[in-house]
Amino acid sequence: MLPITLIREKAEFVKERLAIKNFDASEIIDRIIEHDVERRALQTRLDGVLAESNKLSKEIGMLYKEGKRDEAEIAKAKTVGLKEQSKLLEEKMKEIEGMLTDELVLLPNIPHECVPCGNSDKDNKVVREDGEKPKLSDDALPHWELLEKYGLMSLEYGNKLTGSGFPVFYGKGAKLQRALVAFFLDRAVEAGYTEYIPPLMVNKESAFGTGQLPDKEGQMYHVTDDDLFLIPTAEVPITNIVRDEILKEEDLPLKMAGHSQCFRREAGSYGKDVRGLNRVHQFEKVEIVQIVHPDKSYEVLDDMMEHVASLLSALDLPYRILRLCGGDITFASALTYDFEVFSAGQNRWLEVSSVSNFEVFQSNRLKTRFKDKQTGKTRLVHTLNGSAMALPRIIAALLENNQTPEGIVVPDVLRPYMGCDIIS
RNA sequence: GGAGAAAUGGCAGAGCGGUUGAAUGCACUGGUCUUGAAAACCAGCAUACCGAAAGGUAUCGGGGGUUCGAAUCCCUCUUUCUCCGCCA
Repeated sequence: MLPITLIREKAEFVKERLAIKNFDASEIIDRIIEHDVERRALQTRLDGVLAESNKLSKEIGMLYKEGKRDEAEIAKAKTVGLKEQSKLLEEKMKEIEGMLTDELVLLPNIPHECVPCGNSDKDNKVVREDGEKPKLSDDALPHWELLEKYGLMSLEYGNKLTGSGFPVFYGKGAKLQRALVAFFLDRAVEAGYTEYIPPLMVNKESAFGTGQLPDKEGQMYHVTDDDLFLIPTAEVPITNIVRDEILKEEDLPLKMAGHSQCFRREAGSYGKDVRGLNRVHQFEKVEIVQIVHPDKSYEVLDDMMEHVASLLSALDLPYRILRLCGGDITFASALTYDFEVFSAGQNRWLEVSSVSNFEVFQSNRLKTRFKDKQTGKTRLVHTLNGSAMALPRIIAALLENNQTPEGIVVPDVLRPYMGCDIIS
């Protein structure tokens, strides 16, 4: 949610920037400004009425103390009209405030100035490509066949237990999953992140805070009896830890990491693109989150990118980094870099991480501020997060790229966690 | 699940119908003193909104109500603690 002050002061600028996201905001912004003006006028009137009635009440108190009952009764009579007025104004106020938030919530975050124009993933800009693509023999297999061949995972079990898109890992497959999670978490902790184990369900307020509600309700599993949502990413509970908090400037940056199961409904496409582990309803991910001083957030974004890049290098996976264009960047993000690994068995790039700076878009919803030491005022923090990393596609790429006639070669860094060099 | 108690500023903790946005202590910030520090003393120290400012309004777990007036009374929800039951 963009701060109302920004829209009030720089309406045209906001409209122009949102056009990069192919979002025509002119009508909404005009309405917001109208309602904002109306709201402020209303508040001035309301405050005046309340001030008068407060004054009267005090006078009545004094009169009673002095024993002037008759005068007190007269004053009491005067408050009746004021009360009616304030009730009316308060109702109007609530109504207009409701409309304002409903409108504000419709606006996406304004993209950073380096975000390229574009409509689809074709317009994303490759900013780095690193690592060597393996040369596989002609009989190389895609990961879904490798998973079956080596007895690592079953979609059929998941299908029986739950439904499609719920993979069941077992044996070395389960171990590989555990190894990757441990490896990613250890790296995050080494990089200064504090490890969290968050709840896997969140309430409405949390889902709203990070921007899943109201617009992306359909992508989350909803536990209706308790009105809770299964998290689509650990970003949601972890970032919400600082909801409604005023942090000390010296406490920034807050670096938090967490592993969780992630649940995504993602109704939609079928076929080759979603085969095997390419897209599933439940998967594991390690997420890194930072809550930072607004002047530092782009530095931190780079820092987080390098962290993710170092993980991929350590796993020896060829990857590329894309700066997402206006049409592909998410609603809440100001700047997003996607990481894709090359999956040789499918001969395609798979998205494994997404690192974003949300600037004040989330913190304005979350009401997460810090006290500026210089000015003594409260300011909104910037929030950032990134996957470090999502497991299924990493596993897909690892299996495909490291396949040999003898089995799947385990990357060096995972061997201590796996307790073996090869999956055969 | 049953019974009881509680929820106040960064923390501790008063207030239990009238000038209380809230005593007091601690913490914190600035100053005086000091060679420096400590101690002592003085001052400041919640958030949001409206307003050019002066100032005003709202907020004492959330929501609703009684009243001219609510931190204080009533209803309701939530959370925490104690006791009992059940259970990984």
